[in-house]
Amino acid sequence: MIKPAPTKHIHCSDCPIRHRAVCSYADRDELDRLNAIKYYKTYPPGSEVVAAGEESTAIGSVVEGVVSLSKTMADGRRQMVGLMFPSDFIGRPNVPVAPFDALAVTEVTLCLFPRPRFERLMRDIPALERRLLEITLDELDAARDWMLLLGRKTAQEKIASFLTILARRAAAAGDSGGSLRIALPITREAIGDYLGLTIETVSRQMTALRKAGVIVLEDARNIHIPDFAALLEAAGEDSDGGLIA
Amino acid sequence: MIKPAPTKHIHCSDCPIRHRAVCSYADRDELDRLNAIKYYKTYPPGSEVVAAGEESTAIGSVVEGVVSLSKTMADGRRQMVGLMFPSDFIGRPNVPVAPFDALAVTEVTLCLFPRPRFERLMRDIPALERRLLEITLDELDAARDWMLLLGRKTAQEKIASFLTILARRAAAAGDSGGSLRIALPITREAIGDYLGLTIETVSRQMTALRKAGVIVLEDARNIHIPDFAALLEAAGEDSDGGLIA
DNA sequence: CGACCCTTTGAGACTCGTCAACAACAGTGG
DNA sequence: CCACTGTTGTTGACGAGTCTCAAAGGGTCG
Repeated sequence: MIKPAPTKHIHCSDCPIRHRAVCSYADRDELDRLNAIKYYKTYPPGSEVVAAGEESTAIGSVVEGVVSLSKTMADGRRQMVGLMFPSDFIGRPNVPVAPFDALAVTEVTLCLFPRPRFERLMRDIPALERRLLEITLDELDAARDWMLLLGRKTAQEKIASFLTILARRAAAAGDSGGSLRIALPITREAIGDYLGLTIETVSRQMTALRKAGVIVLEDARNIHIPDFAALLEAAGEDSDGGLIA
Repeated sequence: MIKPAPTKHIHCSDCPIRHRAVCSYADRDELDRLNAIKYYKTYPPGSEVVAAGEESTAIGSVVEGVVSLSKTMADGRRQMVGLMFPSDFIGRPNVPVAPFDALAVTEVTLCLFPRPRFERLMRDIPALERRLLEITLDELDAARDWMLLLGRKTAQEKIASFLTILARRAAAAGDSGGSLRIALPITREAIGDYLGLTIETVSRQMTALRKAGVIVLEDARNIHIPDFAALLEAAGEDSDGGLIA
């Protein structure tokens, strides 16, 4: 199901994330300057993109696939702190060391820029800085929703909320109607790390939602949602916002 | 203990947060332009700074005091999603509606800018955008640490982690030495909302830490820390980072 | 002094994590 | 073709940790 990675010779103007990524406010000239220093790189599923505490020499955007960011405690407890989809930006300008691990969840293609060159371009091109600020603020908003989930929601609400996020994403990507099919991009373990739960609890609450009729499991990785409103209800969220809110 | 609020006629160049806030990269001319549109406003403890879902007409920095940002679910469960100290920035440019409540925890002084004017200045002054990006990235990093805390730490580790944050802040503010005194800026209820705990659990774990000798309660709002390393240990954090890490 | 708020402490219930066994499936090699 | 092995997901039994409900202590302010 994973499409072949784009070659490294696509010009930025033909890039699938051209109008959403950090470059989206750049004009034609600026885009050419970015194009001159960018390169694509692909990672197989499960491989490490950045390791916590190590210097990374390049930063850039997710073009295809999903990347997880997670923190690990000394005794092995892990918490995912970010889940990056296409057009999200990985790496922090002017700070070469990341405080978390970044792992390729699926096969991943990144559009990378050598760090020092990108930092210099950022100084020259306010459009870059402006868009990166927006992206970062969006991420901060998402992180705050996530904090509510981690701190106050029950295991079942966590699962339902997680499915809601995926359903919205799937809906935005073209699927539609009150009835949806979701392909889970990640394993039960990763879902547990995302939600602050163990794999057993994830599994149990999925079957609980199944028995309640909120979801239908076609197999372990594919889920059918007959009634999105019921899922929202189970997530403990205000039901006013529709599928695309 | 709360100092009198500064008058609204202080010039930016004399502002206590001049070199840390969103304005800190502004040169003399730019600072004058900011100074021309800024105004100070003070809020009594417990008062509302911004309500979730309402349009706010001004955005700006915390000058003195502490502001909490929190989200509330339909059934009343609450989770704090941000705790803003002096030089932190409240409000999002180009997005007039906040997705959370902002409350004054102590008496608070804000340095506010009318939203449309500030947005126009941001376009003109890249130094503003640059600094706001840094501030936002710092907040995102803090939010991610917080997510690890909420998702994976035990109640006792949560309390200890919370105290280390305050201790670091106190140390940075001038106190020093291996032994520290912390004044808790917030009630047990607010601590519970911060950490995803009930007030009872907060209280119990505080006494547990006291009995373990990690902290000494002078009274309910003032805590003495004889050994910072022991506190870090209790927080489940790597002990390499010193008091100011 | 009384009223109120915040905090502490106790007892019991419930959620979720831990440990363990098992099923389904893919890949490997005989 | 069939064990053999490793990986992933499901289910069960049990216990620890945290929440809920309840009551009592200590401060502050009228």
